Amino acid sequence: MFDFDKLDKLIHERGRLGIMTLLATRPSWPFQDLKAELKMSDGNLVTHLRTLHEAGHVAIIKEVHHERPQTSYALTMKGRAAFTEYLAVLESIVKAGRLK
Amino acid sequence: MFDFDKLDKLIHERGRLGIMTLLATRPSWPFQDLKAELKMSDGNLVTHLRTLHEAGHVAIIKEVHHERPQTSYALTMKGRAAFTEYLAVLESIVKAGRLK
DNA sequence: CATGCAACTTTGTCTTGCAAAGTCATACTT
DNA sequence: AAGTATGACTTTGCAAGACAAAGTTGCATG
Repeated sequence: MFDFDKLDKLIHERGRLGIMTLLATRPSWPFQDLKAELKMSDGNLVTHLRTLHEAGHVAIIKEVHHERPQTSYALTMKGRAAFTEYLAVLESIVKAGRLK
Repeated sequence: MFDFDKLDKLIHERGRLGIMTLLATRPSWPFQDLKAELKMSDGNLVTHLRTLHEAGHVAIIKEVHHERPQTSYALTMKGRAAFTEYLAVLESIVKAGRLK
């Protein structure tokens, strides 16, 4: 009836789902902005980002702004595709929950 | 921007999200049907159901059918309310993912 | 009485989230 | 030059939780 297997565990975890959702709304996000938005410890955030990066879902962009290092993150094509597929499952869940 | 805190962890876990979604689609579900649909071990399934029951989200209905015990499960009012709220967050995530 | 099935409990393992503290590099300050 | 601050990251340790497998109980039928 539902393909719960398709609910990619990598994305489904709350913290990473937050990251992926934010990344989907803008071309890229600086580390500090993600941290502020998600209210995670930096260690935790870095770890989740590394996990997503290692899965090929997130690109890491290292720059220097105002004489300070600034690391930003962005969805890769693969990441966007995976997230889109994940959203499709969410959507079917929402629909199922709405009926009746 | 998003209220990821509102993503009730109790419901968000994949197995329990599966249970809640199925329960939302019918008045009640026999244990065996849930097990078949979700492909969980019975121990695992019972545990998740107990967790949801203890949270007041799921009612347990014990009957006897064809001379055999049959336990069914149903959403409580509280469970339905919690699930509805959870779905609202999902919906906002889906929307956010769709734009751009 | 043995077998079978539903439902449940127990046990043990293994993963994983998460925070706190530590590291490192660079850049300001005095 | 020494000290302090900041961004980004790593390490460590713990606690929670998922999950499976096996054991338990109750009932019903051959």
